[in-house]
Parts: sequence; structure tokens; C-alpha cells
Amino acid sequence: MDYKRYIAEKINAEGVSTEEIAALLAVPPDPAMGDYALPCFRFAKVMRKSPVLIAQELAASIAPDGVIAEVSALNGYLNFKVNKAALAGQVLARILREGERYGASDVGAGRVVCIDYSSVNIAKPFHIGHLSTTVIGGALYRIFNFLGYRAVGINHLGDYGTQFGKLIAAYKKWGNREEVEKGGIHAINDLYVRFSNEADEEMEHEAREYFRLIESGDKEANELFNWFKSLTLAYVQTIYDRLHITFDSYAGERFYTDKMAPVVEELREKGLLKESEGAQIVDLEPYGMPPCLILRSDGASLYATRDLAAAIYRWNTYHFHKCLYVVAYQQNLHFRQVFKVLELMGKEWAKDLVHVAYGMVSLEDGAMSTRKGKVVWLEDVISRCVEKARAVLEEKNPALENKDEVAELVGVGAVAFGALCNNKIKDITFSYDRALNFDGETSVYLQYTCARAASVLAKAQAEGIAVEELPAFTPCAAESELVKQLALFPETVEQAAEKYEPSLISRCLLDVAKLFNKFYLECKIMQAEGDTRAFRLALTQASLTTLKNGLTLLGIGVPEKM
RNA sequence: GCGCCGUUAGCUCAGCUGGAUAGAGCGUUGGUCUACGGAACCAAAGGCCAGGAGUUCGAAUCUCUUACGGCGCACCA
Repeated sequence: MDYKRYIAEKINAEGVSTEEIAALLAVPPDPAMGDYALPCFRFAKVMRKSPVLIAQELAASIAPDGVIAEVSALNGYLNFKVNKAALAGQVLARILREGERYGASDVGAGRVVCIDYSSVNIAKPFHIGHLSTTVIGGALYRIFNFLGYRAVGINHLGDYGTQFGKLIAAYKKWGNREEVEKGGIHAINDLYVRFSNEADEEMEHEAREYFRLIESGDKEANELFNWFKSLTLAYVQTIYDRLHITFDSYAGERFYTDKMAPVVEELREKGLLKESEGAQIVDLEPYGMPPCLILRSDGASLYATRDLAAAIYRWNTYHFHKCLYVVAYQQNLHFRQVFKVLELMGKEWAKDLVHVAYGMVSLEDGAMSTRKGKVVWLEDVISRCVEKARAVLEEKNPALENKDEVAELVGVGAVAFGALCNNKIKDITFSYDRALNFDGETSVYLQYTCARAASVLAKAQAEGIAVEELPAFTPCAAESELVKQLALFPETVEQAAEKYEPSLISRCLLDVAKLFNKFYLECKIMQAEGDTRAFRLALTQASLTTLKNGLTLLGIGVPEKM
């Protein structure tokens, strides 16, 4: 039930609608004051009375009932305490009933949300900077599906550009098949880096020629390119598998090669295209932006051209409700330009394109630089975290059977959580010290809490005690606070979708875990008896369900034991 | 120069559509060492919420402005 709504209906303030009151209802800073509070300051002018007096009068006018346990006035606030037993009964019953669907809904039924994330660049290994787009996108993908939308995960491959000409030139000069097969994507990357550092005019010329050969369908050039592409995709797949990331489409830049000409033609027809300094542009000066480059002076297409074609293709294919681009804030201007051009083209759906921008990753000694070899590879971070998890496991739980599997869940979870625990817009300075810290506000803490809860439930089951029986019970403060936090989960999931902010879920789960651990310490579960034990077991089960559902949305696995 | 973003405890960050004494984690100090799992719990210390002005009964939150930092600004993606 909607407590705010219920309470609002009980309040009879002159000239203020129930909706307004429900919107004004807040949660007091200290649970001792109450569960909900109405600040009365706003009514003072209209009612010509002091807020303190208004609160007192309103308090006197409301009689407690089965739902509202207590009404009081304090410093101009009208405070409500709800019936804790009724609240706990309702919340826990719902969680036990809905299980792994707790927090899910069908608000998005019939709507498609396209999510463009991760976007592998062919021939480039993932470094720590690719983590955010990958796990934030992956989390949004699951969150939208959970809310009933059909999410379409799109890996917009970076598979077009002159860099592939350079790569082939470098391979021809310095590389060989055996070495690349052995060294995989890093061997390819090394060739590219070497080209960047050592290429002379002649090689640059060769590179342009090879790029032209790829484009014109030359057999050898395309075979090489496709080889590099398949090596890259096989490599990223191993990382996606570990991070639980999936896609529905790998339509990348090359896919739009033949879809750009019609877009350019449409721009021309609509009178948006202009020549400037030899290039074809869309003038965006009236909107305070630099021009959007559509065609280079040599007639070649550009980044924006492909994104225009891609957006149009996605609309025609999916008729999306929203189309998200999970890309670093560096690209802010680019997306504003592309979205504006589409709007100028009369695409009414341009308003549904969203740049979901996140912050940049740097290292403690400055920005990463592949060319200088100053780079932290994602797979290295993952393996170090898994190794650390394996070592801690060996120390804390030597008897555990499937240590490797658990270490994988713990280590990989810690990596993903690093990009999911804070507001996505914040820049991140990567440090192994932080990544390898498993104490406090971490995914490991969440997983540990799950293992604790699961352990109690397993013990109850072993003793033949029913876990999902829910007696009427008046909870203590620790229990009640935990219940209230569990109740926030569904609306948190919705907010995470609305704001494209998975970290809201992370924060909610950390609060659940904190309150669960407090409850766990203060209230003995298995040592209690009768209704008390039954209630605490139900609360334990509900906490585990909520934590699991949230972690699953974040793409973080939950081991039974650790 | 213009634009976007950021600035909260020593460090890393929360702070919901403005609401009651600004909250966590890490680190520090001190407790809980017979446990349903100590990867935990409790407590202490630590803040002119970058500075200034404004709006408001009320501002970390909204507006303006300054400073500092990040990013971007025509033929790369």
C-alpha cells in the first residue's frame, strides 16, 4: 500500500490537495521522530497561523488507526509513526511472494529501449577506461528489462577508419601470422602502437592505400581486416562472459557504410547542408554550437554522419521509446550536435535520444596513453582482483569447495562495482589499492552479507524449520529499519532507470546490507523461538532476496558461500 | 576565448522533486575476541558543504558570480 497517499488522505488542510500533501511528505532524519513527516511552514501564510500551531492542530485532528500508530507535532512538523507490525507484514509478504521478481514491474511493457554501450574498437584491447560504458550499459540493459521494457543492447563496433589501413601497413612490415596468433589482440595493438611511433611518410601513404583497398573490397586487405576483427571479438567475448554482458546487435560503423548516402541526400533536400571550407556541414550557430561536419572536403563521411545514419536506422528498426548512448562525457558536444541535426531534419523522436554520459578514468600519475605504454588493461585488473579474492578465500574459508568459482564471482564483482557504486558522472582515478580493497562499501561486503543470510537460512532448513512463514509480529527498531529499507528497493530500481543511474541501486543495497548486519548482530535469529524466530527468518529471506535481485541487476554474481 | 561537467571530513564518496543537529566507507584511536560466518558490529575524533551575492519561513540542494580542476570546440573516432 502507498503510505504517503494513505496519510495524505487523513490530513485535512484548507486549500491543499491530497496530491500536494502526499508530495510534501518526507522522511524525518531520525526514525525516533517518526516514519513520515509533513512540514507545515508552507501553510503558514494562507492559514495565517504559525507552523507550530498548524502542526499541533492537525495532530489533534487525526486519530490513530490500524495503519497510523501515532501522530505528533514537533517544531512545525507533523510527524507520523506507522504501525510497524502492519508495515513489516506487508513488505515481507510481498518480497516472499514475488521472490526474484521483487522490484520488477511492467511499466515499460510494449516499449523498446535501445542501449548503445561498450562499443569495441577492432584491434584495441580493453583498458580500464572501457569498464564504465560496459558495466553501466549492462546494468541499464538489465534494469530496463526488469521494468518490462524490451532492452536492445547494441555494440556499435568501431570497425571503420583509416587506422585499419595503418594496422595492415604495420602488419605487412613488422608482423607475421604466427606472432599474431600467439599474441592475440595485444600483438595487433603493439603493431598499431609501433606504427604510431615509427611510421614515416611512405608508410603513411601505404596505410591510406590499404584503407582504400579495404573500402574497395580488395580480397587480401579484407581478409586481414576480418581476421583482426574476429580476434578482437573472440577476445572481448571472454571479458563480456566474465562481466555477464550481452548484446542483441553488433551493428557497428561499417554496417552503416551504405546507409549514409540517403541521409546526406535527405539533409540536402531539406536545405540543411551547406558548403564551408570545402566540407559539407550543417550550420548550428543559431543553437550556439560549432557546425556539424557531414562530409569532408574529399567527400568522405565522418563520425557524425555514421551516427546520424545509425540513429535513423535504429528508429526504423526498433521504434524505440528511448535510445541511450552510454558514452563518456568527452563526447558531449558531438551528441548534442547529432541530436540537434536530427531534430532539424524533423525527426520528432530526436527528443528520445539520450547521451548517458559518465566520467573519465585516469591513473594516479595522469591520463592513460596507449602509445606510451601507460595503460591498465582491463583483463589484468580482473585477474588481479580474482587472485586477491582467491587468496583471501584461502585464508578465511580454507574448507570451501569451489574456491575458484567463488573467487571469480567476488573478484569480477569487485571490478564491476568499482564503476557502479558512485554517480557515473564523477571522474575516477584508478588505483589498485582501491580496487583490491574488499572492506566497507564494496560488492564483497554485499556478497558477504548474502552469504551470512544464506548460511542462517540453510541452518534453519537443515533443522526442518520453515523459512517463509510470516507471523504477525511487532519488530524492534533494528528490524523495522531494515524492513523500511527493503521496501525502498522497487522505487529505487525505477529511479535508476529514470535517471540512468545504476549507482542508486548500489547505494540502496549497501544500506540494506548495513542494516541487515546490524540486525544480524542485535537479534539472534536461530536462537529465538516461535513467532520471533519465524519473523526473523522471513526478514532474513527477504533481505537476501532483495540483495540478490539488486546485485543481479548490476551484473554481480552471488555465491552461496564464501 | 566560448561551451559542458565537477568542487561536501585527511582520502574516496552519499545526500531523494529545497525541509528538523550535513551522513557513509577507508584511514586513525578505543571497544565487541564462548560466533546463526570478525570480509562483521559499536564508539570517538574529524566539516565556514570551494568563495561571494540573491530567492525563500528554510539552501549542500534553486539563480547569478568568482576561483580551482576535468573535458570539448572543422574535415580522427
